[in-house]
Amino acid sequence: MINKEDLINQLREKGLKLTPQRLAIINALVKNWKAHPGASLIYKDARKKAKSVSLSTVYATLKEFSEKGLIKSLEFDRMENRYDGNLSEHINLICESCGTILDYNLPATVEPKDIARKSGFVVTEARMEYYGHCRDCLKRKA
Amino acid sequence: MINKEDLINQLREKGLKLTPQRLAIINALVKNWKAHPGASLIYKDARKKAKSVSLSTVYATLKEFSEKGLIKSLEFDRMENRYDGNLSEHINLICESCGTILDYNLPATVEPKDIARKSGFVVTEARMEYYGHCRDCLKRKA
DNA sequence: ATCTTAATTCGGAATGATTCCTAATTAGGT
DNA sequence: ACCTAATTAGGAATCATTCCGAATTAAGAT
Repeated sequence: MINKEDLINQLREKGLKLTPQRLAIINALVKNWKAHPGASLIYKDARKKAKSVSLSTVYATLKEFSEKGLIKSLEFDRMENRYDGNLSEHINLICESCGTILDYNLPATVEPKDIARKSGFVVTEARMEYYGHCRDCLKRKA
Repeated sequence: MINKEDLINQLREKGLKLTPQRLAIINALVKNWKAHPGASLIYKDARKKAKSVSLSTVYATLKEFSEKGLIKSLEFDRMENRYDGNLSEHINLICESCGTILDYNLPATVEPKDIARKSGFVVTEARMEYYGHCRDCLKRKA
């Protein structure tokens, strides 16, 4: 779903430099992608291997990577933002008790009941958002 | 979609008190619900009528209302949180240029192309989230 | 109408994830 | 090896939101 070689190749394609810090961050991302890690987990894990990684760099790198499309960022207000290595369309099942985030691949139709049956996750609230540009803004720019 | 009487009735049903501050906030919510207002807009608008509304109260009230299900909160990390008076299932179309949030009622299938055709909103990124409780947490509580 | 009390309010301080700033360092092409 | 734009560190700044403790008040009970 996400792997070291791909990330490094994409990084090079986008004209980004491969630094020891970024390598440590990439390793942490690949190792933890199932957990949808946040900046603090990446920081902690990257530090184990490379002591010279600062929190600023972790933030800058994760931002850079998600802006360039290597990973996807899941943003929250009270919870730490999380990063997702699964770039295909899917639903993130976010546990309000423990913060665990599970992937749920989209079937033809999206039914909370199906989700509960298949994954044991009980949906209490749905959040679907499509980001983009509204008609007025598109018009204003044209 | 949201109206003064309903909000006041629900508030009473939930055992909450109707204060002048809350009335001002309710009026601001009803007046601005199409804009999916944030705390600052509600604060500004509520102040016009009732000078004695503090920002703390606005935050506390919006939090209380969304926890009790009178409104729905849309949470963001860098953007101010926004509040939605449309409690039926729908997609929020969030403009990354100007922050406008439009409602898009769910048809049978959800196609970005259909959205563009009908609303002029061009989707660049999708975000769908179902909140709830994962199997492990449910097990732990039982 | 007054009393009672739990809920509500206020304003300011605290929080905490994230961004910003600036100087120093460095990756990678020439 | 050299150059230069990119990257990094780390500490300060940001900013929406929450927390705090004291004062006020809505609304049911007497």
